Amino acid sequence: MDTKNRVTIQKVAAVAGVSKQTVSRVINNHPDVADITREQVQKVIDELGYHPSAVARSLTMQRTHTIAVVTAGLNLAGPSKVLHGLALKAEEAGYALLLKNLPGFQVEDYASLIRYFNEMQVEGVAWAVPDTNYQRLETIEKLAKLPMPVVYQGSAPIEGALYVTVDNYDGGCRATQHLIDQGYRHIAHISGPLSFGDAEARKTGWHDTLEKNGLHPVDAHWAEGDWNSASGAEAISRLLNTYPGMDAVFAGNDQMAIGAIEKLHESGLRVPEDIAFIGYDNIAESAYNSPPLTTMSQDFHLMGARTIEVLLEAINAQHTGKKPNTVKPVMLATDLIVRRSSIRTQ
Amino acid sequence: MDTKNRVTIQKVAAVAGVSKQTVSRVINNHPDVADITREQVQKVIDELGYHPSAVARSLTMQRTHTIAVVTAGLNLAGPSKVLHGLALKAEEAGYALLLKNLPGFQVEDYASLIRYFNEMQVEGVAWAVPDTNYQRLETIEKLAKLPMPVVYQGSAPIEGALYVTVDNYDGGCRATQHLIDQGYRHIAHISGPLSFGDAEARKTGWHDTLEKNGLHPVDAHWAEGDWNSASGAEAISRLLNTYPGMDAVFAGNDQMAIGAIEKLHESGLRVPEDIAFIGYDNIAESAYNSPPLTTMSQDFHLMGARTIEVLLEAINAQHTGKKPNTVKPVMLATDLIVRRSSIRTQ
DNA sequence: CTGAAAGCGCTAACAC
DNA sequence: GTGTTAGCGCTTTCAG
Repeated sequence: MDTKNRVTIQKVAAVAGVSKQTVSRVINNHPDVADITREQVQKVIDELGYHPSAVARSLTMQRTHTIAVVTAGLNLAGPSKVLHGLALKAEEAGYALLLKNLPGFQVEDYASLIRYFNEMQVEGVAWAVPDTNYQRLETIEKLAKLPMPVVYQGSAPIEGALYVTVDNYDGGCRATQHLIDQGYRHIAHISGPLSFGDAEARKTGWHDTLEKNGLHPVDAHWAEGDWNSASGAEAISRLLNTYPGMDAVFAGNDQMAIGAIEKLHESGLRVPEDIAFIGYDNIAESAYNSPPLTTMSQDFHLMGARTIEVLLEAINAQHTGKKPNTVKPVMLATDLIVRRSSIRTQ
Repeated sequence: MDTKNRVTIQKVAAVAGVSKQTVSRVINNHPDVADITREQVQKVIDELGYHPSAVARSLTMQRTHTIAVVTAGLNLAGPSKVLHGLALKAEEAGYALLLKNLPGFQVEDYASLIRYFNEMQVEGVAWAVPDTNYQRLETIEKLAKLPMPVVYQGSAPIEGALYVTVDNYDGGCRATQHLIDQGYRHIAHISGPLSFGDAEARKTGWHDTLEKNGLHPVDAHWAEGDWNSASGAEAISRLLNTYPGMDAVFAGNDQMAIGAIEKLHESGLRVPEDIAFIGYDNIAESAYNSPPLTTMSQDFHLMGARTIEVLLEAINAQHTGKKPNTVKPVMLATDLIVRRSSIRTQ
């Protein structure tokens, strides 16, 4: 109701008949307060419903205990799960999270972001924007001048920056190898938008693994999607024309795999009997697809949590004056989850 | 790098040879500054890389331009889409978003939340926690003493509170009616956890609509799931025993529908030929299920955006001293999306 | 153990 | 047009 009449430390002091320092000592649990005084002050605090102002405190201490997290595409499964992990970990560490969700994946205005971080005096930045159009390097360059540490989540490892990422190239290799191990020899790929670093790395993994096994992929063997199921359906239609001999498909994510499989069913083709499938991400629905979808699993939640951990290390290093190079970046692995869609039936 | 040596308004003033008041006027675009002075000051600001401190400004102005958003289950599609809408709208309005993601759906500690809102001096609270165990009323009661407005997103309309919600009862009714209109007469229901207000309302819609049409649902005709695909599969297995005559199923969300359908396929049953299906939510995958899933669509993004709009109205009303009862709650509708899974095939 | 003074970085209100 | 004074709510010296 009454925003105007905020109860201040001064008011509490006056009512309790002590100085505001004493009140300050009570709310900060300082030892040097007589038990009786502490009790009395606490009573007044409760009665008046006093809450110390984080704003005033931040001004005095020059510490906000706040982290900015920059995201994009929260409507997608991956980014929102990462945020979930980020938020829980930040909470646990007693840091407040300032959320900045970009309207698109492309960063339009670095200047305004930089202004924002500086004005809000956040103590660190968690950059959880999927890397598109190789803008990651540009981002790092632009954000290098920030006075607070930045941790980059996702995409490729980056020289000289702090990151928490997952090995997409390795994931692409192992997904492809799995199909080869099952005996497939005509393996197509439906990639995500190649403007995404993730999509590009997975595709390169597919390409290199085929080459390594003496199978020679050509352009007719892959098609580009946009991560959504609809684009998977379109991509498989194109591949049926350009690569009629294919016996297996590695899709850049589960959604596209699911869309493609449904399309094949409509065309009277069976999975995995006619064409086998492996997806990527292990979304909840993939286990209940028809047929259940083999996929590469990555732990988004953990990625978020680790990102905060690394950021906190960097923040602490900065505030204690330690050399920041003790903080190490993190590279997580993916898990192969084998389900029916990739099993060789013969 | 140098957190210690923040450039302050005083430093800018000194370098530019003016008073800090003049600098303040420049950064706030006050008219009463000579053009030459303005230019000079601006030049110093750019050179020194000065950024005004939002913290100091908040303390002086007693305005933080910050909104707290409380969420739970960001790993799920619904809540994260709502957050996406919330974040974009808040950004647009120039408000910072402080994210508080609860570790579970059950609110354990109101006191700490209340303390948080008060200490951070947020100007409003967007409560985007799915309503479980009818705790919504308790929440409203607990948060009633907050000095800032609160808008409740989701679940049922609430007397005397500001909310932005969607009519789940109506959605449940229309989903069921659609199956009846298609000619089905033995309609089962797989509900979400009944501790969720949403799940309960949809189930009641199913129940009442059957009654209205002279069909009499009994306990053997429904099963409870937990929103996940796995629970949908389990639920349909139970229903096959308790309600062998069923010819259609209304599932409380798409995930459970997808899980149940896959289970039926494994059992050699066909959808919709043997058992028809309608889901709820219209998740992206539902259009690419086998068969494509009929569902009730709700616009999570819009819900988030509207929540911020209502909250901003309330905040403005409070700060301009207007009577807050000019702010009206919002009730959104759902859309029926008809796909193959519910089409009567004779 | 407790209090008084100074200051964090900024803006509002008034002088000049 | 521009500068001065006071104060937002808190913590950090330093006295006592």
